[in-house]
Amino acid sequence: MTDKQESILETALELFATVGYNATSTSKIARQAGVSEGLIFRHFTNKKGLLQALIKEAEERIGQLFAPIIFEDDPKEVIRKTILLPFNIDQSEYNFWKLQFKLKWEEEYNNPNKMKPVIDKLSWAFGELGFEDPANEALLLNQLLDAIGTGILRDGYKSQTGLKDLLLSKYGV
Amino acid sequence: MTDKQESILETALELFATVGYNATSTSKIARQAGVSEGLIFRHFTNKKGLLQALIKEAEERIGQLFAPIIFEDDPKEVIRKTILLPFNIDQSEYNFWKLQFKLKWEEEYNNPNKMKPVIDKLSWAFGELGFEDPANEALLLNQLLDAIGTGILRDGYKSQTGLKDLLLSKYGV
DNA sequence: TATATTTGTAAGTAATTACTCACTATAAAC
DNA sequence: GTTTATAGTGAGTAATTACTTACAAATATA
Repeated sequence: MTDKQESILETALELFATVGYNATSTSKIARQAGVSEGLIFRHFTNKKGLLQALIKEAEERIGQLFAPIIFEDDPKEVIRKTILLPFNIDQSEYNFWKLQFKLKWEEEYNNPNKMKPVIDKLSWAFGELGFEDPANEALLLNQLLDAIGTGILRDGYKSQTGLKDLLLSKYGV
Repeated sequence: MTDKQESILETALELFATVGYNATSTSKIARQAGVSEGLIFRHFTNKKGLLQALIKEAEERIGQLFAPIIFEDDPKEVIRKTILLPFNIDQSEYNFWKLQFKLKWEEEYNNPNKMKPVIDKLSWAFGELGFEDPANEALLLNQLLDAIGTGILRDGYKSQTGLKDLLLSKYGV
């Protein structure tokens, strides 16, 4: 991966996340990345290919993030780590996550199964802890964290801080 | 409001909600609505004006929906009605809500204060019922319903049904 | 060092974009 | 029934779009 290739990816991520995929032209990406427009197509075939490259990077990053939850075997810790997930998003990763959340609204890229491993693990954890309806408890918590992530990305970290301790105590973890 | 004017609004809502604002051209709207492209600009000045007209309609609709909660004075009923909100979305209104939810990701149109009256009322209700941290409880529930609405619109009603009774029983309403 | 491959550019392209304008059809007001 | 305002059209427009192509610079390989 050359410097210019990385510059293209970085710029595309920023513009896709803030302005949106369709509102971002390849000419703008090239200008802001400091490369010729043709280079985008040399490396990524077309505009969609550029988005696909970003999505692939994202999938790896998300896998990394989920691993400590999937391989945890203390049920309370599973729940604790999952709750903390959105509160640990670093500001440097906001664009990354904004794009992920926005893409969920594009039918072509929305993949409801992306969270399945975490939901399954949560379901197991709630079962271990004697909850009555572990499957739906898992679904509920997953949705909740989706909502908190959304809130942080849209209205800032501070808009959601109060929920962290409230949630941890609600679930006793 | 003439027939053609309504046809334009209806078509624009559908395309903006499903394909997206930037991915929808005025020529496509005109063709699908069965009118000349010029008419869009006669009635709505420009493409943004068309979106603004849809947003204005939406604000009225949302006001109607919130009224029964704002004017309710039994705290338990306030919470109950709020929880039921996303589960009562009619399929005929999916496009309407999809556009609303999508627009929240456009900085220009995201208005975090839109939910304030409901959050304030929830906060009051949780206080009445003796919850320890009513403000954050209100915030939490609001976020949760946002996420459930999102889930219904994106992955279908069935993907979230299980959460309805779980939530009602969790809050004892 | 010579050759092959990859990286990069600049100037194109046809199609599409949001929007305008000169014009006609329809309806309301007097 | 004529005037006036509004609704509607269709053929424009300049700018922008995603993408191509012919060519040069740099780098790897022999």
